[in-house]
Amino acid sequence: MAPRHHPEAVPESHAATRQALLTAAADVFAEVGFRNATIRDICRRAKANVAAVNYHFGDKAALYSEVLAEQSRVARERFPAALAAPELSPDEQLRTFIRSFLQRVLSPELHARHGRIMAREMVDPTGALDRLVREAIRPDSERLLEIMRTLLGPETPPATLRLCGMSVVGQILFYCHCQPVIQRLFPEAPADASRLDELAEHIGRFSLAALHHYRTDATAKVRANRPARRRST
Amino acid sequence: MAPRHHPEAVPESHAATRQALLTAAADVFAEVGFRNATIRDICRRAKANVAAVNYHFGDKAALYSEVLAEQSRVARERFPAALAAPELSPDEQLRTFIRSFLQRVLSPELHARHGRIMAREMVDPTGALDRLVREAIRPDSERLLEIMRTLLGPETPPATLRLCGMSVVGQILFYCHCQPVIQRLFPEAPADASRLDELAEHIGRFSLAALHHYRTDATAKVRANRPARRRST
DNA sequence: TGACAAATCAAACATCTGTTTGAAACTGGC
DNA sequence: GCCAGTTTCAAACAGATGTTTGATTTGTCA
Repeated sequence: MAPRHHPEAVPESHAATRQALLTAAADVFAEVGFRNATIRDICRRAKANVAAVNYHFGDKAALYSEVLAEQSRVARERFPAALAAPELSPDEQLRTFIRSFLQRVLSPELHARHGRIMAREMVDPTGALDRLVREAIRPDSERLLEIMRTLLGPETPPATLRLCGMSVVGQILFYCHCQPVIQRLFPEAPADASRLDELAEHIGRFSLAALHHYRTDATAKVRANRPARRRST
Repeated sequence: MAPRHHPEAVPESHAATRQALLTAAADVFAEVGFRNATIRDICRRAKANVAAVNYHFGDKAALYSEVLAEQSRVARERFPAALAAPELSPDEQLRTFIRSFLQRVLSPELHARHGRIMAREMVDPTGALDRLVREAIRPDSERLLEIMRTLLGPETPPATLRLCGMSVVGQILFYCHCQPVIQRLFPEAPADASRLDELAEHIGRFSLAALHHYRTDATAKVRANRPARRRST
């Protein structure tokens, strides 16, 4: 059943077909999603037998889970989300975050696999979403909220930070989630994936303008309403 | 095969089960998507025989197509996208557009069916997307671009109008496409569908602040480049 | 009522799916 | 060269799915 290696006799055809399965599966899952991907298709592309997936990974879900984890890891390694960079201005930190995020989900260098798989996972979650949120999405979320706090001021209510963060992320993910519609609406426009810098520039400008407004608004309101204020929800 | 009625003898059980199938199918398609919906499940909920779908609609795809068209029609009837309303200020027109759009895709009154089905259709298009774009999405897109033009000025390049429009729509659809992640990230926050007004208010404020910035930016740039120039509202 | 077409139904069909199985091929160490 | 353990393979299995079929019921009109 499950392969058990001798401590010192590990044939490498094992690792080879295992890797072939992983990359073939990443392509297939990105193209058609977990439920509509067939093990037969994956194995055909990996030039492996139908039984290979079950032999190497146990079952289809486990294979998917590994693919998801690897894609996420690769995307984050290739485009790190600008971990706390105190030397940058808050504005520049947000711009960096936006650029990295866009690249992760749209970069043709990764065949946009990560973004496509994530989009499917959000619209139609499998059991793998919980782990993904825990290990990958939440850290990014915390990072973004932190940037928001430096931009909007430490007194900003968490609900406002969340709303603004979602406004930023929503703009980014739109290009990932709605590509079929965008292509049909504006067929004459160049593909979004080839204009990542342009998109990042726009989203950064748009968001920072809005946030600067929010800041003045919020501080004005706080000053007017209450002497001191801390946390709600 | 296809039912052919006598010109004047239309049994109404026909229309009844047809309607039952349509509403049951809308629920199922919204819950699990086209490909993962089973005819047996739909028929069970509609208290009809397995063969009913093929008898009344031809096949599963045709049923789906009709469901999609009806959901779209209902959502648009119930929450019209504020057709050109010259008595409103441009700002107010945008706010109205945002509110309608949010209600269409998230309103619990419609069980959020429309939004869920649309989200699936975008991430994993079936043959029905082309018609949907042609008949439903493109008109809304034109309407939004028009609002953008009045907000940013008639000289604004189309690419800028598009980018800003997508920034607005992206913010809205985020709550529709990423709900599973939002719930996991902020389980303590109330469900988005119960805060439609709050969301609309935020997105409107955020977007208008950004757009006002874009406008001054653009006019400043144009003023610098060109000799004569008028109006910017 | 009786006949006729529309509508429903249970059952079967053909196909595709993930998974299992038991044998064959391969590998490295003796 | 042989053997134990690992890996591959073709074939089969069990279940689900969309669709078809042929009989049966239902409703309507003459």
